[in-house]
Amino acid sequence: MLVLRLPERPGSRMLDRNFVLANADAVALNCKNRGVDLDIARFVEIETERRKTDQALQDAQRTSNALASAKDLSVDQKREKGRELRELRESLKAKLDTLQADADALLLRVPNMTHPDSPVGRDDKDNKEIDRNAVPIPTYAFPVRDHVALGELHGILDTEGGSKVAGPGFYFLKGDGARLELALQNFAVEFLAKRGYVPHITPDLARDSVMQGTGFTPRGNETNTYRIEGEDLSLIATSEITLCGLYQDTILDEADLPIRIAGVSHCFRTERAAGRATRGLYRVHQFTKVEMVVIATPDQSEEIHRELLANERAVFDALELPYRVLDICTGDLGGAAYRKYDLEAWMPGRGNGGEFGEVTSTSNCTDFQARRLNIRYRRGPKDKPNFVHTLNGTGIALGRAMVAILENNQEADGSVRLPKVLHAFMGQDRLVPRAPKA
RNA sequence: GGACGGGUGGCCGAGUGGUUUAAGGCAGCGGUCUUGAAAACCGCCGCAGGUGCAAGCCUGCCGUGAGUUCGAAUCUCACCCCGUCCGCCA
Repeated sequence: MLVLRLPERPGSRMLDRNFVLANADAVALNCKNRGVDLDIARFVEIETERRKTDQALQDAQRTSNALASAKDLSVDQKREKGRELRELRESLKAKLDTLQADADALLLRVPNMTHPDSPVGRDDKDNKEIDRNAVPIPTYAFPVRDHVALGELHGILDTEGGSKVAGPGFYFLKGDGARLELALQNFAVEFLAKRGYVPHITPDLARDSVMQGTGFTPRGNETNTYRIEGEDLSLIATSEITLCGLYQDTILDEADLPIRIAGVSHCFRTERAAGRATRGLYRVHQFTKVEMVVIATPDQSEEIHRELLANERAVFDALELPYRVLDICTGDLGGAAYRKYDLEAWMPGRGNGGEFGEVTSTSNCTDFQARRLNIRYRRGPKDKPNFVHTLNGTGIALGRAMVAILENNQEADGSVRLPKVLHAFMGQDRLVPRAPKA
């Protein structure tokens, strides 16, 4: 999930406070492995005091309730004792609020627990390559063009035009470029629909409350989302926001799980690194993405996570693109993921002589997001609701997929072979550069 | 943008200051009856936190947040959301 690379608002997601209290040592170790500097002992201290205060407040409430409903006392008698009790309740409530806020401030920064097999490491350099597909990394007997050069040659990508009307980080896709994006989108939606993922075209904007609930905050100094001025709306960074928002505060039947969704939306991100990385389609402010979102039971989530990875691989296998699979290390997991795999496709135009570049990401967030979103499920009519597990994975991020297709399949004259699965959608098997102007 | 109306448990829906510890209905669960099923009847039937081995008990929750009061679903203020009609519009 690309989004977890963004700085997260502390508080967007959380662990259960009782779990942290009962497993303070394990939680502290997990924080250390994930590179999160947190004083768990301090949390335990505050939380313990918070509980005590909560108890005292409940006692006072009980006494007040008994007084108010007492039949053998006059209103005057009630009034005197009642005022006293109200003052006690108010002071306890104030104390409780403070403790609660302090405890939450710490709790909200505690990351999810980690799969025991995830590699322990500090940053993306410690991510572990666990596999590659059978497509060989191509070699070329001619000078390699990057996708920007190819796009220009074909007249299908116009970054200057995008810059003119919306600023750097925006672009036009034209002619076969526009058709290629639509073909890829169609292919991915069909592909996932056949595998049981119900296509959803979602709003591209969401209320601030949904942004908050799903952990993508529209406010604050580290915000990475665009807000609509004068409206309670922001542009979404991924359809995960609207899709999770759709299920927020619901109790599902176990029989309906897992829910498999293929979400299609535009994605908007304000992030933008400087330099070479900003070139072309690789990192942009707006792109289109087909996202897989699954809501599952705890029993199902590990298997579903493998399924999501398998789907991502199947998409890129079908596109005949070389890629490697990374098992993301503890320090690079972000806050919500229990385990995460990335696919990096080979991009011949990247760096010097080509580099792998991230094209998909799939996370098992276990119950971490569900707790915040308040998405639960019930086994039987008499059972208590439990938090679901949420998972997500990139079906296809159109911009980056096009980078990989253009760069890997280029030929000496700048022609680009199209993967077989796109022939029917495109009505052609290759892109040929337009004739150079005289 | 204008004018009205409305937010109560999974759903529908009573309820305008103290036997409401939220009536009643539907759905659901258990039972009686029945060859079986339906119907009928009886019982159970919200969420969260705390406490207890457990049965249970306690606290909070009637869109959200403040306020008035000994006591608020009910009164006051602000905000949010939903619906209908009109205007505008692909």
